[in-house]
Amino acid sequence: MSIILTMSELEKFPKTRADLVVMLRNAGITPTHQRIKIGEVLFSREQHLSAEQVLAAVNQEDDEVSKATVYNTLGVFAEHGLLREVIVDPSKVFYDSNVSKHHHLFYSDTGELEDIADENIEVSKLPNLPSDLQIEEVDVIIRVHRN
Amino acid sequence: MSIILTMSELEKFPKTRADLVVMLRNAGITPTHQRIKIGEVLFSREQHLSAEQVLAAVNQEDDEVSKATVYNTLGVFAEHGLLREVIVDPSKVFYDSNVSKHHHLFYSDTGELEDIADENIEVSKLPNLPSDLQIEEVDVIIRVHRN
DNA sequence: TTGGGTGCAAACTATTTGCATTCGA
DNA sequence: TCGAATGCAAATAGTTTGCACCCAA
Repeated sequence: MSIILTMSELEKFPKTRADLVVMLRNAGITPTHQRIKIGEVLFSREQHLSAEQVLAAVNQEDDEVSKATVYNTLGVFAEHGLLREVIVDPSKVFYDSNVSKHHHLFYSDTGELEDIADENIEVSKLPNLPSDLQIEEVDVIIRVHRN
Repeated sequence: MSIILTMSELEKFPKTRADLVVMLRNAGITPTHQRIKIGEVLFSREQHLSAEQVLAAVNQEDDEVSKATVYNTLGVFAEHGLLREVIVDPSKVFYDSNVSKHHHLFYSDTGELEDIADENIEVSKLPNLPSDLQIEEVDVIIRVHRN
């Protein structure tokens, strides 16, 4: 019973720049130079990055994208369902390029974040909620530290 | 099956200033004027407050406690087990005066936070984790919005 | 007197805002 | 051309840090 996700999870990531442009257009996002650059970093594989990490990766060669644009673009991607915001670290938001249903393992000593496949967690009982409430998401976060 | 906590949960809260002083001493915290003031706000009942809300409540009459001291004191109380930090809102940390095991309902439209009694949520399956990992906490957060 | 503990002004850092610029129709 | 969308410098807000002060031994 591994907590590692299967390879099939990865198959939705764009393989070429053209794929990425299509992905953005399909999500209703105008594919600008900056957004493509940010998308290339994020959608290369299943990962959790903070805005700061995205900024560093995007400007590795030369300064191409400002800090504000990174923040705004991450927000736009998340609103359109391409990224999932993960709120586990009190000091920053993580953006998860895996948007399928799953949960999280958070190492509170190192700040690392890892996915837990949905089938490895089962929430078998939920409270009855007033009918005017819509459930957006049920997040399970296992907070751990190494001995 | 109500999501409201029972009255017995409330019985641990200090009723007088002297009770509060004892509570702080028992936790190994020197009871200073500022800490007592902050404790009176927090431990009056089961609630979730942000640092900003505590600051406002504490300084309602006149300025008695600085912002930094509120932050630091909340950190000290949490470290000593008198408060629980709740990480659900990307913009701020909530401090929960209910430290018994329970989960949370978060209204993402209004930013309100509500407790869910432990018996109303059941996590029946967890992944096998490497034996060098210690579980600190398993948080379940139900994110909802009103229709 | 002295040293750890305490409180807070100032510094820091993550994030948001307002507006000049750009782009597509 | 023109309105909407975009990108970013500057502002903001939440939090942390470093140091002066205080108090018990």
